[in-house]
Amino acid sequence: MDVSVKGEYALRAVFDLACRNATDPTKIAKIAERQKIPQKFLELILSQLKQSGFLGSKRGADGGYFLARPADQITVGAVLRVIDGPMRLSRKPIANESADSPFPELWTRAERALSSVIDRTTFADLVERWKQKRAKRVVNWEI
Amino acid sequence: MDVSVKGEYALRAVFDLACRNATDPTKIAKIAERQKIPQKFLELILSQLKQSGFLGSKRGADGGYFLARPADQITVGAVLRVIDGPMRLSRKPIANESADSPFPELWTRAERALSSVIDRTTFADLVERWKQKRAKRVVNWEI
DNA sequence: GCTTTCCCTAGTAAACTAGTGGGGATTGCT
DNA sequence: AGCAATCCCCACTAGTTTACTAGGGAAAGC
Repeated sequence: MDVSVKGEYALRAVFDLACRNATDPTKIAKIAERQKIPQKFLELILSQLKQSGFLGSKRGADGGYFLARPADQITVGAVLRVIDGPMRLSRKPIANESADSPFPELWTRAERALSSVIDRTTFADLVERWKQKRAKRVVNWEI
Repeated sequence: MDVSVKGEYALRAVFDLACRNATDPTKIAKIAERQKIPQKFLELILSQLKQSGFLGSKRGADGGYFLARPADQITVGAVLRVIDGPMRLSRKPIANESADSPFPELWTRAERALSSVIDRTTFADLVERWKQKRAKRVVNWEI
């Protein structure tokens, strides 16, 4: 019940692109190197993120990947869902199974709680928080 | 990232025992039949729940399983954790991997949100809510 | 002593995870 | 036009996990 390695790679990759908000594309190899992700595996993931509309790409020399929309319009939850599948606590009910149990309601409450964090956090938020954290550390050094 | 079938079986089994708050033990076969769980698989699960201190058992004819402590002292989260393993969003960090990333903080926030639902819901709560729901339905019928 | 129950170990088919490999299609540069 | 760099696509696989099943052994009660 934790996020898969693949899911974490996807998040790190999008975060990497969100950090340098450059308009020119970043190469797979560069992302793989910086984030320490097996390159061939990353190819697969980035392709999937493109199919899902999060990323755009350009090929040929000087090609690469880039965010398809601004970082404040991509949430952690959305990325995680396309890579790891819908993350629900309940499992999909088997056909004609009378769900006369107290659990469905509990699951929706739990999912809402989870969603309130991961679907409200965008990559713009992550970048900003990360920068503030770094700034704070520098201040501490200066004292 | 959803709860396993095994986990759901475990919850249903404990709920079954919590419903009839009898002091005398309930047989595996009965629980399996009522909850539609493969009996041999359920045996495994109940044994695990006993090792973890949630259930007690008695053997021989007229044996069976029962709650080891009152239903308001068993939470959904606790049961789920011993069956499905710790449910965290973060994966255990690999050795000497500098975690200079914005994700750990996000994960702790998400886990706290999830925990606030599943670790605060006891089986006594579930039974009570379920009974109220049934009562409400009866009222609707009467109108 | 016999049956009824829980208890314990082991095995297993199917699915999933975390990759790897090999080649093709585009683009930009010279 | 030719060439190299890059993305694109399809298939394959070792290892692990999931959801069970099989077969017996041990204790409690009559």
